[in-house]
Amino acid sequence: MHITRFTDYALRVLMLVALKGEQLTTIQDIADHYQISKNHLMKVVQQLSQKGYLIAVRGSGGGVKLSRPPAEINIGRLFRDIETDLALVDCFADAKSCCITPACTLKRVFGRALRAFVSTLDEYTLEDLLAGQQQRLQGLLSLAR
Amino acid sequence: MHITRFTDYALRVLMLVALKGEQLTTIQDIADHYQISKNHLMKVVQQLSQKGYLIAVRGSGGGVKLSRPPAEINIGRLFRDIETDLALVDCFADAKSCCITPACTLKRVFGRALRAFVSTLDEYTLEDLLAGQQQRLQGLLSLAR
DNA sequence: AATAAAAATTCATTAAAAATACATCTATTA
DNA sequence: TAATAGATGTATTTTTAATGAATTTTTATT
Repeated sequence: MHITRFTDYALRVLMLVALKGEQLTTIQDIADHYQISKNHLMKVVQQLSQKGYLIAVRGSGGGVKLSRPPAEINIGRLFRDIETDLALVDCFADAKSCCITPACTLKRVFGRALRAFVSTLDEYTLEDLLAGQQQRLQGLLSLAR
Repeated sequence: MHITRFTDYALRVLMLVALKGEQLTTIQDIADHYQISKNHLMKVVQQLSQKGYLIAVRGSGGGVKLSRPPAEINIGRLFRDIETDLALVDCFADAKSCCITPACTLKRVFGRALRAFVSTLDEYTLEDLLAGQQQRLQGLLSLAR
């Protein structure tokens, strides 16, 4: 069981951008810091700004920043917004895929498990992810403030 | 986020075999009933018998059956046994994959979420998956008892 | 106005992993 | 000893995610 790298990147983008505060950060910058694919990252950032997590400023001197304080960004909500395919089991998406679906309780059971998973994430905000680690994180990312 | 078809098949195998009780079922039979790949299924069954969920009898007249009553087969335990790769995020498996790992709390947060997921599955046994649906399931699988 | 910077968008390609297929081996029973 | 059925190992196919590349749009600066 895995989450996509897409969601993983989304979380890391938000963490980095949060550390930079009001200062704009370019996608190139983020890619450099984490040493990950800029191309993939662009799509992640685009989603994040479309979903309202980031404010993107085009053009020279542009970049992205958080749309609101880290404490107001809930991780469970983010997960639901970004990790699009939550069809844990085939029968979630396509009842026809299995002949016993009409009498099968698997869907219900895994549905509950998934809700428990996301509910746990609901307990955290972006601020919690950074709590107490700002200095160390800034060091690791070599961010000069 | 997905579970593998491997685990999905494992669950479905156990359900079918449970419905057949003491009667042996061949892999071919299971594949036919669910209309799924026999080859893949063989590996699933092999794992299930290796892990002690099934008793496999080779040779003419052989097949598989449950090693113990459905009530004694826990779904969470099964999931942990069968769904091998539970490294939700890259940094679970490989700390080097991300430069902020030393100060990053993502691993802890997703670790908690995963435990919540599996804990939910822990609340169910194979018997629970069948509860009240035996007749319907047998009908859907056209199993003559 | 022209240029450069930066995000947005689209299309193509690659890589990784899961799933499936195939072939052979081993055990069991009739 | 022939047939059946699971065990095992290897190869191939399929699927999906990830990445790469090119183009377009927007904005600030010169």
